[in-house]
Amino acid sequence: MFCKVVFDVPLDRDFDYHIPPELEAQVQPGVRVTAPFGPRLTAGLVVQVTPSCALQNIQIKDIVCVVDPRPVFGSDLFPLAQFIKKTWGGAIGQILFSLVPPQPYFKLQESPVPAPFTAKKDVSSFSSQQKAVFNELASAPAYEFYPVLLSGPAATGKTQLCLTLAELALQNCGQVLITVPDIVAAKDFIARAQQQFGAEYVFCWHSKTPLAQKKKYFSAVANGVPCVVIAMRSGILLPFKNLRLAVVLKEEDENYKQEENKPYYHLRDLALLRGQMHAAMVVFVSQTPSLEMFKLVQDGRVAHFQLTQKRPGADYTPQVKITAKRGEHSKYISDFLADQIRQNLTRKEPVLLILNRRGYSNAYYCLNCGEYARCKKCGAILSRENTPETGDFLLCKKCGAHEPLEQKCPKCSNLIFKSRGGGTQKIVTEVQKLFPQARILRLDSDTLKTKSGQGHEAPHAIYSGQADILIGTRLAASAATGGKITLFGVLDADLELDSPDFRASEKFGQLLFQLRYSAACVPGGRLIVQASGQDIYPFEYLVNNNWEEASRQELALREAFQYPPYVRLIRVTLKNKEYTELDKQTARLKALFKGCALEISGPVPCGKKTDKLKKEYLLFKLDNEQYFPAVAALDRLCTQDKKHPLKLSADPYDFY
DNA sequence: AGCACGCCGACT
DNA sequence: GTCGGCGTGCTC
Repeated sequence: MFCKVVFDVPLDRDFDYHIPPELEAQVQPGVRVTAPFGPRLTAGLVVQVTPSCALQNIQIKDIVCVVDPRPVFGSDLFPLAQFIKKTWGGAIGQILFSLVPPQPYFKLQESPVPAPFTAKKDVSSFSSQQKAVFNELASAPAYEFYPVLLSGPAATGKTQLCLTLAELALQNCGQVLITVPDIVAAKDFIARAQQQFGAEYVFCWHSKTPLAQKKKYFSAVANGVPCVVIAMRSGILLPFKNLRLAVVLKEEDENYKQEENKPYYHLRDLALLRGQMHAAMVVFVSQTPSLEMFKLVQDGRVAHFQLTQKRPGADYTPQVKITAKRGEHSKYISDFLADQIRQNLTRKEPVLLILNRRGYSNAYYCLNCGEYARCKKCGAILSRENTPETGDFLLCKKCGAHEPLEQKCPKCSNLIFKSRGGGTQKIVTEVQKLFPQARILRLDSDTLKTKSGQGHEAPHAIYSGQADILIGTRLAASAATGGKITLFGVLDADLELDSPDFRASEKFGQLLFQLRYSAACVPGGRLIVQASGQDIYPFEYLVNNNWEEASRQELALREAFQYPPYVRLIRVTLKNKEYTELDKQTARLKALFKGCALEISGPVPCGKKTDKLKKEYLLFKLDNEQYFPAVAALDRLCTQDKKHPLKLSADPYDFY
């Protein structure tokens, strides 16, 4: 007997081996084996057993030993891997090894079966609306794929509803997966889950889970032990045997797209796929659902339930106000906002100020009137770049156009432009000047990074009254919800709308609505949004508190300008030492795929200018029919054309 | 990805 | 003379 084996290498193919007669009984698809691969012994995964082998001229080697007595993953292993491959690309071996333990010494263990779980099913604190939705979902037929969007503002009991659904699934000896977008959300949620279910049923799965724990949890999940897995996005790759319920908290969070390490995938698509394969219920939870999710609801592929009735004591109507960006005494704080901050300081109520800067720290703007230098082709804000060869120039990160640094302001013809360094530190200094007596705390990715070890001090400080004003980037918004903050200020609401990221205005809207919802949970809550271009974002929806309407308008724009979810995108990044060579490569690739895409834009230079290898990317815009063949063809180029390495990013979420 | 093989430069 | 740099090529 022979078998086909894949390895954890970026080679998109399998290799044939001979099975020694004494191992024949143990070898089957899905088990790991040890086999000689090149000059060494390596862990491989059997994908197929065949009675004969067609290979000639090659000496076929023997399998050395079989690692697993039975497959480590269920029967959905290969369909799941195939789906990942066809949707986001990647070598099949690497994809499969992201689903099974890569180390051969990581073996399945026996798992103790916990005592049957008895649900408390305590719905006494539920609102009437919550009860109605709960009853509807709880009475859905078991063993039927049922994808659901559960939306509604903060304090409407979405999470509690899901936890009670999880109790039911657990009581029926089912497995539950609850995903959270990041480590902060995980920490908050784990205690809550343990309290709800008892620690013995709760498995926490994330990158920092110790290996011994991982072995235990992985085995238990594969053995079908009833449990509630609290996980970050990778939890969707666990070998569930009897998944009854998957809950995706904060569905719209961009952390759910894996882009750094292979394999690339998006949790949303995989949750739907696994729900389908397990005939399970999948609940996406969000205050501000993504447009992708809205489209699924519109197309009738996901049922939609809304919660609007708020917990008593958290049902206020916040004041929402749009103001100018600068005031009489400050370049960054409007008079109205300054006045509101002053009020909060005297009342000893904390303030959160959000600086909505992202990527455009090097935008170029007119010193006279504040107008930004824009691309003549597509209107996006240009960013100031520098290379040793060309010196300073302006680059459009959206379409890749170059412009000279000498720009005349289109509005006032002033010649003096200045690049804007956007940093929270600058705002901190400014605010400190305005309010010398205030205790100010900075919270951005820099300060978060250093504090990530022992958790987040800043929100804690503000709850315990150690700080009056918290200043941060959008990260601070999620880190500081649920506190006693009564004043929320967004300092520069129009900047981000010109980002090369077509999702920027959606994300920005989500930020604004989430702040609004937080403001609605406290008496006297206010949200003040500073913007210079008040007509750019549909602020009226924010004022009228209608995320659905804002989404509908944004969806219409996506459709009109041909962006996801109406078309699909693939970004292909190429590398070379020389830009001249690089341009030749991109041109060749463009020509090769001409007619296979709706549009191919670029090349756009990217990466750090100090890097030895220069990088450029092309952006493919494709319809649904073009998408899968394009992924397959580009994927093939990735593994075959070693001379010209390229990186494929299908359905990208990060734009630089 | 690993790992070997191989072909040039600057050291004990 | 050899140690070691990393380009190239292969893995059943």
